[in-house]
Amino acid sequence: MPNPQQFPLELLFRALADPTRLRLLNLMSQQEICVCFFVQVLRQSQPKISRHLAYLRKAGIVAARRDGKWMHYKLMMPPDQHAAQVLKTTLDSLAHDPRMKADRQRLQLACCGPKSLVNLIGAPLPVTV
Amino acid sequence: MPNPQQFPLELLFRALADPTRLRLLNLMSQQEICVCFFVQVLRQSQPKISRHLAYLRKAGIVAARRDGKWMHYKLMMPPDQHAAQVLKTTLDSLAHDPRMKADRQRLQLACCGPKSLVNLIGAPLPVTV
DNA sequence: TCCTTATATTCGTGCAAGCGAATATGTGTT
DNA sequence: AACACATATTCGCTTGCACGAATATAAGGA
Repeated sequence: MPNPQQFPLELLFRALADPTRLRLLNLMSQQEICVCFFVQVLRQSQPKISRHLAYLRKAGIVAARRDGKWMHYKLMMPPDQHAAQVLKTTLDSLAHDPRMKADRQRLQLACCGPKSLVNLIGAPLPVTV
Repeated sequence: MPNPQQFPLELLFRALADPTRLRLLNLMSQQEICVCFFVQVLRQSQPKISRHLAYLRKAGIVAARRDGKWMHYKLMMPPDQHAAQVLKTTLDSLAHDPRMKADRQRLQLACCGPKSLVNLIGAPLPVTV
């Protein structure tokens, strides 16, 4: 039995059935990211971002790490083989979506552009996984 | 552009985020099936079954066909490559789920057992796709 | 036409979840 | 200790949706 079925697909689907959460996952697809970047890139209120991140955390597909004042979130592949496959396919689909591409580009500006949070307030850079 | 992105993944996920709909899809995974079998196998009320089938139909992942009094439903793979992949992975996962296996077994009894609907009321047999 | 059967839809209710606004928590700084 | 900042949580409201019950539609047969 190499495939722990502890992960009911239905829960994964509920976690993925929201546009804001898909945008968050897209930004995390390659990197562990600080909450402040999510807020800046998606241009949504901080409580809204935080609630959706909590939802993803409870669903078991992202992990949070505190670093001083900052919280970092990163993708966490579910141990269940099929759930992981669904998540991978989803990320692959997002990778081709124009809106998602734009988000990733805005992330680049937010971290590394001249007016980036990194330069303005010393926010922690995303770390490629 | 070989991959029409007309299929927003978010809608697919909403369609998959319900246990009854997953059970319906599981029964359709190999066959086109008459509504009366869904009702008998899942032991849920007929309006409930019908509503969920309508939901799946509107989501574009099943197709309905009328045959006299009977309505048949079958899976319809979305044209979008990633959506289709998600659906395939889901069905593959269901194929290994014990509860879903039990449903498929009950379907066999419902079609082909001695007290089957086929013998009792002449319900139309599922047709393997 | 009337009746039966198979399926679909509507209605009213309860619940999960999304949202903005406000507030709370946790951490670093002075 | 007092404050500032990053993030999380709570509150009140609204919306989507799942459900049972009742009803409507559609097709076939008497």
